[in-house]
Amino acid sequence: MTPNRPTMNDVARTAGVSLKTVSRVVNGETTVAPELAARVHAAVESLDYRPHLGASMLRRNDRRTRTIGVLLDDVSHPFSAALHRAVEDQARAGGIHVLTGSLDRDPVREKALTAAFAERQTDGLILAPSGAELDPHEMPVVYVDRVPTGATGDTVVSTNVSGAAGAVRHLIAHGHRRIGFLGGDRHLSTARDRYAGYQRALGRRAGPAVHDLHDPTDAERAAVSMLRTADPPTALFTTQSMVTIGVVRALRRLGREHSVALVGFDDFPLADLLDPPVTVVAQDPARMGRTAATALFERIDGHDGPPREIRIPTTLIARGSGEL
Amino acid sequence: MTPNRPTMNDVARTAGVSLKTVSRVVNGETTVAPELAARVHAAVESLDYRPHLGASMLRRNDRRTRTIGVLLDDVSHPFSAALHRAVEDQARAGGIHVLTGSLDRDPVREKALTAAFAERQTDGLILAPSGAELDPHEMPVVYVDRVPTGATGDTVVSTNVSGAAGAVRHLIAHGHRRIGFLGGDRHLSTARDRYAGYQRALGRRAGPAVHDLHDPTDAERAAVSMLRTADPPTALFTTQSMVTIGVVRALRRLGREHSVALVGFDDFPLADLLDPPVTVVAQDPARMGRTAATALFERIDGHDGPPREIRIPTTLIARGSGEL
DNA sequence: CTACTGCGAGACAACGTTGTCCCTCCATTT
DNA sequence: AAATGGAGGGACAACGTTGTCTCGCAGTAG
Repeated sequence: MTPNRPTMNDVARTAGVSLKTVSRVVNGETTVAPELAARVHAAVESLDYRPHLGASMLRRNDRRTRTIGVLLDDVSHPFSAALHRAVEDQARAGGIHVLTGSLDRDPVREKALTAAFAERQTDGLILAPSGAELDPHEMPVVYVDRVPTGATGDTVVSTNVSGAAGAVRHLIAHGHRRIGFLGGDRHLSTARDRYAGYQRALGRRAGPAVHDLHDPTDAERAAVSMLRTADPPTALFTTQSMVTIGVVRALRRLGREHSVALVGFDDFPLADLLDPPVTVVAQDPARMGRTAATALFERIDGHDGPPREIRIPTTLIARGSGEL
Repeated sequence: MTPNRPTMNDVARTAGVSLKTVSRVVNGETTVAPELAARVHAAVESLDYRPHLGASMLRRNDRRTRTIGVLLDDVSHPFSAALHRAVEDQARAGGIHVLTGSLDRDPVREKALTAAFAERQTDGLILAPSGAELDPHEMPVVYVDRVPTGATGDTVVSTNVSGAAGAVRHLIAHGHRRIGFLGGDRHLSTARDRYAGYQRALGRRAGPAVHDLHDPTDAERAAVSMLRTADPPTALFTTQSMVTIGVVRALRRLGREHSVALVGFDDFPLADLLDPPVTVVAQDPARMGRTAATALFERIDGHDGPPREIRIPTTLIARGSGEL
C-alpha cells in the first residue's frame, strides 16, 4: 500500500496549525501571520502537498472546475486539430483545462459525451453539433463550425454561403460554365450552406452534384464517375478537405489534373506543393477556436446577452488548380 | 438565478425515499425493491438528475475519476493528433475520458500541466516527455514517443535507431555515398536515436549533419545551405515530418527534387501525392496510442511489474524520392 | 482601569455522495 | 406462538475542502 496523498490535515499537523489556517495560506489569504504562513509553506513543500480540486470545488461558492469540454468531429482531422489547439491556447491563458472528445458525427456519441462532461462538472462546452436534438445541460455551450438544429447558443461558423459562392464565381470568372459539386453530409449545416452558395453563384446553370461524401475514397469514386458521364463538368467544387483530396486523386488517376479545374472549401497542409497546387477557400480554424473560447469564457463569467452568431471570414487562395 | 442542479436529496424527496436508496438505485445495486427503483428512476428522469462525479469520487473507495491526462507536443501536429485519437478510442471502450494539453517541448509547461492534472486527480497520464526532470506525482505515467530522462515508467516508442538505419541503408542501396542528415532537437531521445541509426548505417562515411531543427522554415533554410556547399550530398535523411516538408520545399526551390534523394522519418498526409512521392519510414502513431493506453490502464488497475519499454516497429515506404 | 475595536486563528458545519451499521418487516422454522 | 433469518431501507459518518461564526488577545480610547 502506497501512502495516500497528503491532505490539508496532514499539512496542518506537521506545521502545528489548524486545518483552516492551511486553507487560508494555500488560497493566498493575507490574514495569516507571516511566521505561521512560512511554517505552512514549509510543510506543503516537505509533504509535496497538492490541493484536491474536486473537494475544494465541492465546497467553494463559485463551483468552478476550471475545466471545459471540447467536442469535435475528430481530433485527428487537421481542421478539428487546429481548432482544438487554438481553444487550448486561449484556455491556458486563463488557467483553464480541456477535456476532449471525438464525435465522428454520431449523435449517440454526442449525447453520451455531453452527459459525461456534465457529470464531470465542466464549466462549459465547445461543440461541433452533429445535427441531433440536444438536451439542455444547464451549462454554457458555444457551437463551432456548424449551426445546431433545435438549440440556441453562441455559434462560431465560417462564412460558408458566401465563401462557397466566391469559389464558384472564381471558376466562372475563369471561363467555366459546367461546374460539378461534390459535398458532404447534408445533415450538417456546413454542407447545406456550401451547397446553397454553389447554387447561388450558378443559378439555373448548376451542374451535377453528389452529396453525403465523407472520406477521400468515396470522393475519388464519385469524381471519377462524374467525369466519365456524357457531358462532364470542366471544373469541380468540393466542400471539405477530405473530399478535395479524394478528387485530387481522381484527377491524377484520370490524368485530368491539368484540364479539369478544382476549388476546394477548407485549406489543408501541402495543398501548395501538389501539382497543380490546389486553389482553396481557406477557413481560419485557429481564429474560430479562439473566438469560440472567448465567447464561452464570457458566458461562464455570467454574460447573459442573446445568442450570437459569429461568422469568421474565409479567404480564397488561388494556387493554380482553380485557374485552369 | 437559475435553480441549482438537482441533487440526490432532491430526487429522494420527489421519489419519497431516502437519499441512500437513490444512491443504491443510481449505482445499480440490486437490493432495492422494483417498485421503489421505478419511482426513483422516474424522479431521476423528471428532474434530469445527473450524479456529481466529483462528490462521488471523493467518498468512493476506489477514488477513480475515470479521467486520464494526455500531454503531447502539439495536438494539432498530425503525429500527436493521431496518437491522441487512438488513446481516446481506447479510453472510450472503458468509459474513460481524456484531458489534453500541448507542451511544445517546454519543460515549464510540462511541469505546470502535470501538476494541474494531478490536482484534478486524473487516474493516470500519457506523456511525451520534454526531457526535463520530472517530479513524481504518485500517478501512473506511460511515456510515449520518447524516453524520459531521469524517470522510469512504461515507455512506448518507435524503433528509432533501426528505422533510421534502415532508411539510410535504403539510400546506400540505391548508390548514395554522401548522405546528409537534418534532425530535430537533441534534447529529445528521438532525435538522438535517429542520429545514432544514421551513424550506425554509415560508419565513418557519415555526411554533413544539421541538428535542432523544428519547423519547415528552419529546415528549408538548412537544406538549401547544405546543398550549396562545395561537396553537397546526393541524398538526404530527415528525422521528422516537419523537417521533411521543409526539405521538400528546399529541393523544389532549387529544382533538385528529381536529382537529390530524400527519405524522411515519420509519414505525413499527401506524401504520396507530391512529385516525386516522398519515401518515408512510417511510424504507427495509432498503434502507439493504443499500446500506451492499454499499458496505462493495466497500471491503473494495479499491475505492478517492472517498467516496460515497448517498441513499435516502423515501416519503410518506398515511394520514389528515396529511389533516385 | 475598563470597555471597545479589530485582527488573527480555530471550531464547526456544509458541499453531494457512498460506506457502515442498524432497524424494521415479514416469512419461515420449531 | 415464539424464535430465527434475511432482505430492504434508513440514519449517520466520512471524504477533503471552504464559508461562517466565534473567541482570545493586543492595542487603543475614555
